[in-house]
Amino acid sequence: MPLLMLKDLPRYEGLLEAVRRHPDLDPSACEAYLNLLRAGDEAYRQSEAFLAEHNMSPGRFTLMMLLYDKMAGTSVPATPAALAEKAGVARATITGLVDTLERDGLVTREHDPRDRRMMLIHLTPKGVSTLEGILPGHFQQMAAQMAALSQDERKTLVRILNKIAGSPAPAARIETDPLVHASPSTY
Amino acid sequence: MPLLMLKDLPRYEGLLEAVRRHPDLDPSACEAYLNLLRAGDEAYRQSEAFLAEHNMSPGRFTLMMLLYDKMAGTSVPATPAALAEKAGVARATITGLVDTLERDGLVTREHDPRDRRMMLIHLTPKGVSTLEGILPGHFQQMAAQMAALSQDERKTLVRILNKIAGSPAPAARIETDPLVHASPSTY
DNA sequence: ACGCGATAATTAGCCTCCTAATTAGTAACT
DNA sequence: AGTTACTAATTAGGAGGCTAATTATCGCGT
Repeated sequence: MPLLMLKDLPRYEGLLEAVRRHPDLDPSACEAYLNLLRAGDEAYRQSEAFLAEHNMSPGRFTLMMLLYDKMAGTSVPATPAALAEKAGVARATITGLVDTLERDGLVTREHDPRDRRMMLIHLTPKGVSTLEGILPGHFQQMAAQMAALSQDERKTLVRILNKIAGSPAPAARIETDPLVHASPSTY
Repeated sequence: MPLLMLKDLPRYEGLLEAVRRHPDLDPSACEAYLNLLRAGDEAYRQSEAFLAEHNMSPGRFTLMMLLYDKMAGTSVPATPAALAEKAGVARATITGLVDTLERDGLVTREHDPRDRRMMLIHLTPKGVSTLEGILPGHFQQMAAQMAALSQDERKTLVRILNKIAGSPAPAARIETDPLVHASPSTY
């Protein structure tokens, strides 16, 4: 989340002042918004720094996690289109990431025999073991970042964030059995 | 904040399951972390989309805001080094942004007469008016994103986020007069 | 005055993202 | 069988990040 990681966020009092020239400015909204962006960016950068120690980038890691069966510890092949959809990026981006992951021997490409337009991306054994070497540290790193928050604060945070970012269908969640539909996410 | 904007975040119940294979995983920390990243990314992308309508990127916008005197509505020249420091990016990044902003006639470069190693970047009148054309919509867009939150929730959110992201010197804040040290931030 | 180390900006080269254009393969309809 | 329409992936070209290497200028000590 580049180039807005201001060292100093404006103080609430300063925002109140600025309203004089900028009547559209909502000080409390602005404060919440800027703090959200900064906290998100900082968390992101910390993970990025950790992954970089293992020659990984967030994109590479996310892509590999999407190919990883968390329960079985095996590879779950997927097409570039499916990966792009799950990761929320353009297909061309997946092509580029797979290029470098393939070069490093972490994934392989294979034509889908049923429809030769499609490719199937697989984690190699080296890819699986690389990932499993990274995961414990990654989890510890996440836990450390949230360590300052109590269980209550974590719950409150999630609740408030979900009011902002459209949890796509909040009503539908209640009806579905959470254990049946294991989410296809990375961590 | 690229390539981790998962469509579906793992459900808390799913995380509890995963702990069996991954004992380092702290489910509540993971949930809070992923929601933070997603909310930050979504807010960022919405702003980015708004700015793009005005032929702006977050980087260009941030840079111009750093050159803009919010009270007087005029240009406040600054060196690339100072801009890099305030924006939290590398100097080379500033060079690139200034290149394109200069090409578009929004800023100018000028040698500092006192030290010819330094450049001073100025907003042009066109830059000022462009910025002022964008600001009202930008503020409205921020307010709209936070509209679902009550005043209380905004305060709580800011408080919790500040426990995570290192507010650099929380103790020092209390002593300083907030109105004297107007923050040098963009909004 | 002259050179030497420090500092400011730029350049070069890489990665990750994007959109738009291209290539390859499928399917469906004459 | 051949055209046509669609879909999947890749390529091409651009922007914004980064680090490391270059270039220009300054300031200081001799």
